[in-house]
Amino acid sequence: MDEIKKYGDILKKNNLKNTKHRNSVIHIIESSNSPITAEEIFLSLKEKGISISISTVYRVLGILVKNRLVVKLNVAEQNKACFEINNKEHKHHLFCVGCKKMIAVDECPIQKYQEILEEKLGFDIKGHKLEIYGYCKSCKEENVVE
Amino acid sequence: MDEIKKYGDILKKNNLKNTKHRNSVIHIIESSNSPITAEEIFLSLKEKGISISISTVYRVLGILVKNRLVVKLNVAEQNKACFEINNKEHKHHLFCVGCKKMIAVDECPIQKYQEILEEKLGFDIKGHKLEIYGYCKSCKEENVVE
DNA sequence: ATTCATGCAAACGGTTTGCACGCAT
DNA sequence: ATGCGTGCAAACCGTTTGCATGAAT
Repeated sequence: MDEIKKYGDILKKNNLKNTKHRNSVIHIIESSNSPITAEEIFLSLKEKGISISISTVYRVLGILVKNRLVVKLNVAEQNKACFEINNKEHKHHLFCVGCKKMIAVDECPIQKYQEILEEKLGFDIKGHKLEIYGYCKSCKEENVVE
Repeated sequence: MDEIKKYGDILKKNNLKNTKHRNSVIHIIESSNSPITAEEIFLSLKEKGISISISTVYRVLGILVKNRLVVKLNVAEQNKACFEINNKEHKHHLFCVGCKKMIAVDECPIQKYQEILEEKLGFDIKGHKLEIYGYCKSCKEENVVE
């Protein structure tokens, strides 16, 4: 209820119609603790008894990304896109090569770096994406094999 | 000639057959000053009068990536992979949102950051990808709008 | 001679699109 | 009442694969 209202306002602010599906998709993305794929959203919704077409998922995602409510990520070695809420707080991700999970981290180490590049190359930097990969604690422990 | 010899050695060292196509693909990637797609490689070769199948390009790329001679990149907002020579020196990329070109830069600002994360989260970090986007000098100048 | 690389065409999987219908405004 | 959102199925496009042929060792 409150949720729906909340998203409704966000959508309205962007001149978008406040539909059930848009609210559902935003809700799924927001309540996921890591970036998720379109298909995962689709399945999550199905699990909750919400029937939606995969193409609608993509269309909603497109709109959310265009309106900067959601961020699209392309992870290396993965040929599908992931989506996460754009909660402004600048985030980066650790990607576990073992279990394929992502972990968000808050600190950003490269503000100064960017300034240097801007000056040096005349580049007007709008943002960046940092993706760190390796083995998470549990996968590390399983993989005692060197 | 020398080129072919050079790649031949590299290939041999990896127990790979020294074929004309493999040499050509490596050469194209190496002589490109920014990461390129499989199709771009395919077209570059065609332009040079070298007839190769697109599936061979992909197969060669797969082998080169597996043997760490080449690195595969997945850029956000792009649903195709880019490839570049893995010249060991750690590189990052500026991606121009205007002209879609990539610029490689050498410095890496996040070594220390990684160590902190490893300690804090028990993550075993194997590598990272930093992607910075914005407008390059010339696009910036065209885009005086706003 | 054997093993592996290649071309072709067909399959694949994630994503997009055209069209007819349905819902939010 | 109108315009925009949605479902469906088909198209799309980057990438992969099976199979028969050709080249490198």
